[in-house]
Order: sequence, then C-alpha cells, then structure tokens
Amino acid sequence: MGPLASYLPYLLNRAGARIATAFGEEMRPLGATLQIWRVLAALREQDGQRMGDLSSTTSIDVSTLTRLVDNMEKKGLVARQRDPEDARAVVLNVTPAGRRLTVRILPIAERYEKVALQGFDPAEAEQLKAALRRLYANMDGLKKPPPNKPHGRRG
Amino acid sequence: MGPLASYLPYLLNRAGARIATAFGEEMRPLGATLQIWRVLAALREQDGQRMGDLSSTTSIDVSTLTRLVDNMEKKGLVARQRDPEDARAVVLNVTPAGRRLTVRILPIAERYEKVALQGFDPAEAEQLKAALRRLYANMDGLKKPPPNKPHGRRG
DNA sequence: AGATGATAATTGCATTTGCAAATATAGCAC
DNA sequence: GTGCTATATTTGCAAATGCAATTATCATCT
Repeated sequence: MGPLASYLPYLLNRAGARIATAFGEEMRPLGATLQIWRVLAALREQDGQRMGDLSSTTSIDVSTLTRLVDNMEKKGLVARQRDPEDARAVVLNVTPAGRRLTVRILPIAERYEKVALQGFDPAEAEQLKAALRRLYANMDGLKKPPPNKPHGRRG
Repeated sequence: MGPLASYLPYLLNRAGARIATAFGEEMRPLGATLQIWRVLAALREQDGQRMGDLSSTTSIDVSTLTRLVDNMEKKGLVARQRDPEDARAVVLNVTPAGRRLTVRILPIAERYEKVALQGFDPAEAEQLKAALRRLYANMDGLKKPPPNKPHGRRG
C-alpha cells in the first residue's frame, strides 16, 4: 500500500471524523448529539420509520439505536409506536418538540455543508457526492453472503 | 436542507461507516481491530511518532489512543519509549510482531481500496481523493479559535 | 534559579457502542 | 392449527469512547 494520504478509506475516515467532531460540538449547547441529529434528519426525510430502516439510513447499529431512541423518547423528541401492520416492528414518530429541535439544527447543518464544500463549484460538489454514493454501493459486494446451510443439501 | 441523499456529511458518514464495519469484521480473525490497524498503518508510514501526532493522523482522541496503545503494548505490537528530546512526550515504535501483523493486514487493505473504487477510472479515483483532502482542509476553518484571553489585553 | 503559563500524556468517570443472546411476532409448510 | 424458520426489536455485558481533571515536563520571563 502506498502512502496513507492516498489511501481512500483513510481519507474518508479522516474527513468524516473531522466533520463529525465539529458538528457534535455544536450540538452540545442545544442539548443534542450528532446521533440524535442523524435520527431526526432521517425522520424528517420520512417520518414513521421502523427501527430497522432507521438503522440502515443512519448507519447506527440497531441495538445502539434502541437505546438512543430510549433517550430521545425521554427527552420527548420522538414517540415509539407498535407498527399496526406488523406487531414485531416499532415505528418512530417525531413529536412537536422533535420538530422544533430539528428546525434549530437545520441551519447549522446547512452551514456545514457550505463550509465543507468551500471552493467546490457545483459540478465538483455533485461529482463528489456521486462518487460517495457509488463507493457506498460498491461496498455492497462485501456484505456477508447468507451462511450456506448444509441442511437440505441440494446446492 | 434538501433530501438526505444529497447531504454531504450524510454521504460521507454512510460510506465511511460501511467500509469501517466491513473492515473491522475482517480484522477480528486476525486478533486485531480497525483502530489497531489505523495505528499500525500510521506507524508504517512513519515509525516513532508521538502520541499526539498519532492522534492527529489517525483521528483517534488522544485519551482513547493512550488506552488503545496500552492494549497494543500488551499484545506486543508496539513499544512505548520516552522521547529523548522531550521528556513529556512518548514515542511509539512498532515491534517485529507489529510488523508481521501489518504485513498480514496490508493485502486486505489493498483489497478494500480496490473494491471501494470498483468502476472508477484512475482519474475519477484521484479526483475523489483530492476532493476528500480538500474537504478535510476546509474544515480547518471551523476549529475553535483559541479562547481570547482578556489577560494581557494588548491584542 | 524561581515563577508562570504552555504542552504531552495519562487517568477518572460516565456514556456510548456493538456483538450475542433473548424475546416476540410473522409466515410458510404440512 | 402446529411446528419450524425467519424477521424485528430489545437486553446483557464487556469494551471503547471522550470530556475534564491531573501529572509531568518544557519554555520563557525576570
């Protein structure tokens, strides 16, 4: 492997960590955290998501998410509800307080997007985003294939 | 803010998380972790770094790093040494075992780079990396300015 | 040399994290 | 409808994390 500075996962982590840390600091005075924001942002995109969906869209492990949502519920930001279509599932809804907090965070989020992309022209910015989506999709290939059960061995 | 899928920090985190999780899983059978790899990779780039430098290059908080290095020392992967130039500082050196582990991980790391960049032509890949470096640099602007001490008020 | 303020690393401590196991429900086969 | 397997969420638990405080050394000023 060549120098670190040209290793993609390194560059990715480094950039992500820097944004995350800075953003997290800005959340504190609002009584929020980066993870709380992620959930709120996901629910703003689409309210009433299940835990599992939310876990995928936020990249937060579902067991971590359970406890994060516990907190958010205590803070009155979201409300859990059993999914009427499937009693195993839980559906999350944002409360008015949650919406108010979201509205307060939005301008910060927009500022971050701007700062991060300082000096990028619109085409470059779009290119970067497209590349990140592609990269994400590429990693699908590494997802564990379902464990090959030697049960009804007619493979 | 528009849809999540066009929010840069979101895309960044999502891509990074996916690589990190998958890579972490591959580390387990080797008795390593993603963070251990980060330290080893940083030291491979430049052995004998101080804790603080290592913290910057790996994006691992220095207090976390202290304990991570404790573990790595127990595993015999690295050795701490007081910096002869500055007795406050500690310098890390990779041991032979650390080098051996590094060598075992390298091909995995290279595979990840390849998979992540599947379908990117070299120019596109370089563009992406350049963009990530730029983004990282852009975030410098948000680092807290040193608290303006009203002490020797001759500013 | 002594005092003062900065820098490097570690430690205390409460929180967060994530794997594995447990629980609950669904859906299909028979 | 009973049994079996798959899916959705939660819980147990040990480990990782990060902020704040602490300790040790350095650098500068006088």
